[in-house]
Amino acid sequence: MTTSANGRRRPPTIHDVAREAGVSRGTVSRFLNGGHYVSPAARRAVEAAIRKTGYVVNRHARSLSTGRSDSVAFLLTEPQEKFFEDPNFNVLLRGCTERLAQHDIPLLLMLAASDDDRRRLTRYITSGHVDGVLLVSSHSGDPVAAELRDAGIPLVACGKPLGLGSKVSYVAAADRDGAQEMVRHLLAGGRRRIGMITGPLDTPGGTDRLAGYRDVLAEAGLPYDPALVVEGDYRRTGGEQAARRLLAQAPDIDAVFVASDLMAAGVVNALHQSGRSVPDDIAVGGFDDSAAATAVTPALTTMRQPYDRISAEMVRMLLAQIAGEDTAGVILPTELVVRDSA
Amino acid sequence: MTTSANGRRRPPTIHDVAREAGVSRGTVSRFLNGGHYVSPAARRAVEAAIRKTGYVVNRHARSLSTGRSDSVAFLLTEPQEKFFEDPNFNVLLRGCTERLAQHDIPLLLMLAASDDDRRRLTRYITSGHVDGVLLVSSHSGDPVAAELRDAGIPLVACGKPLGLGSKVSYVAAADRDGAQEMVRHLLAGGRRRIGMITGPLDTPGGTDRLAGYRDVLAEAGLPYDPALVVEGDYRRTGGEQAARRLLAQAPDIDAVFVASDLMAAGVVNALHQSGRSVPDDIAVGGFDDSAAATAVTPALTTMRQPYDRISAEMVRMLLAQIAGEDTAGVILPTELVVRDSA
DNA sequence: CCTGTTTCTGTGATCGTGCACAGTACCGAT
DNA sequence: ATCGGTACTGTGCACGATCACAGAAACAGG
Repeated sequence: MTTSANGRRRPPTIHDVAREAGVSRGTVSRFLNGGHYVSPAARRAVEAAIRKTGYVVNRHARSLSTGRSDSVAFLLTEPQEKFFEDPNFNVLLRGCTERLAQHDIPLLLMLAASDDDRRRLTRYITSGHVDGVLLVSSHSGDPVAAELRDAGIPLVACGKPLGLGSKVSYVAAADRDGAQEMVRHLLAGGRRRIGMITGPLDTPGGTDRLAGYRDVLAEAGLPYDPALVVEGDYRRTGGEQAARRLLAQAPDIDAVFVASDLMAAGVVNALHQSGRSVPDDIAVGGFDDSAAATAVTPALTTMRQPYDRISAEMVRMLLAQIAGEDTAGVILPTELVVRDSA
Repeated sequence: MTTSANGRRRPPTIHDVAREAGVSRGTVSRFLNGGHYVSPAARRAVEAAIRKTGYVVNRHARSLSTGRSDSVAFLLTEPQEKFFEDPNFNVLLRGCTERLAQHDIPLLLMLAASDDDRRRLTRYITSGHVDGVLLVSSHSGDPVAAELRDAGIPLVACGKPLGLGSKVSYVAAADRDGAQEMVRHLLAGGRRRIGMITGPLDTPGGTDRLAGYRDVLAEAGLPYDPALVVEGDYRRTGGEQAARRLLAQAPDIDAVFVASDLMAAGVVNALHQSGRSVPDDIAVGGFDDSAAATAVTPALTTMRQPYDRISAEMVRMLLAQIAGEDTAGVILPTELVVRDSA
């Protein structure tokens, strides 16, 4: 085996392995793809030849031949600041990357900021350069989702898409149940005048958590007061602003349920600035159990979203779809994490 | 143009375009790759045919033919918690993704947590499935970097690799200059007993910022007191712990220079808990100007690292290397951002 | 008219796989 | 002896592009 000093050597092909092992290309190919119909002797020979030559399958050639790409896109179609400053996004991205890596499938990161991007990436995806798409798009009527679905591209969304007949597989946390549990917790702490800062109301996370809040108020026989509810944007600064608006509208609240930890961190800030103490004057309940929850003082009581399980489930479902199976929506339970803020 | 109800239609190939345009495959191929030696008439015909057929080049076929992959890996080889909780990582990742997208090059996200991962990914990369690598690895003697370099894979690292003869291209911020500027700022504010919490001392960011700190002390005629220096780990909790250790060793400090905003946020917390006020009792200077800087109260005075420029430069250099040019190291200036903490 | 240069075009050959297919060898049942 | 089935193996073609090459056409200079 000669090593030329400069330049790269031509990597070994399946043909080299076959020659080395004294079998045909077909046998090596079968060995690589499941190993059916390969005699034990041939198997050993091929294994040895692969080790000796350092053969690695050429994925481009394979893709050309099979039509598959053995790669998956992670597509983010929404305003990216929102997600990129959200620690949960990282957990999700990382979880998906690692799960896919276990199947030896690389993840292509795609960010669609502009309509131009959306067109370009949709085109890229629908041209078969990717076997499937993991979609993160809080926005409800995302045209990209519909387009990909219509093109028959395997697709799993993170969070329930609001579009009714869309029939897109998704993995989501139990937003409504989680919101209920949090508000019940606030009630159990003796709070009665409970405000809420919601997420954007065109997202399922926005509406469902609000619905859970209303559920429990009704259940407890408390009136629903629109003045106690302010819409936020999932961002920290948005949380601060929303909190100030809420305090102006309803200075007498004794608790706030905030639809995300990042906003909740901003809320705690705003409350401190207004001279209230958390949780003595006002209890704060968050949502997500993101890194922001423990970064703030007092540490947030919050609903944990199982992002590691969500990413695992997304990958599992996507691979199932790629394999030709049908998948539906999955909703995973959230968990109350009690810390200091409520 | 018939649209079959179910299943996917075979996407158009270069052959379809050629037939539609009344030219040969070769002409279409030339048109696609630069357009030299294509007559105006042929050009127009091909353009029309591409529009009509909706042709998109099959990258697998192209890669098989050319040996290029037209894709790039973004490789993170270090303990990932550290980076994933760091907002700068996001900015960098996003910047690289967007820049590459402008060149129509997808980014493959690769996370190497275990040695197994490192082997697997190195193998993947060196087998030619990727044209180049953007490497994030604060650790100095990263074996992956050396291995990729030896294999002749185009490579650009974020942050200066410490290994001396390694000859790896990199893009880094001016850590030492930045540290100097920050410490001068603290001195200008009347502080004299200035502590420092460094990054890990096996990273260039760790040692260079410490060096800058010592530079300015010497310059100002102040003694260097090892009791004022504590090594941190770039993490928030690490910042808190380091701050407590520093206060125990040197309760009389009037300022701290902290090597990252994330740690600085933890430091501010710890100082508050110990009853000191920031910046009245103790001024805090950060580094990075990450999202953490404005999330904490008081907002951090910090050195801005130009991560958008860093990512742009990394991509530019990597593409240059892929095109066969040689590239060296680039150091970009930092900028003092004065807020409330110092 | 010949020769050379430039611009343009089409024709195989080739990249490294997977897959369909034909073919062999062996086994047990008839 | 024949047949059918199963386990295994090798050959040729297809996948969709690039690229080298040969050749055509147009033009200029002698």
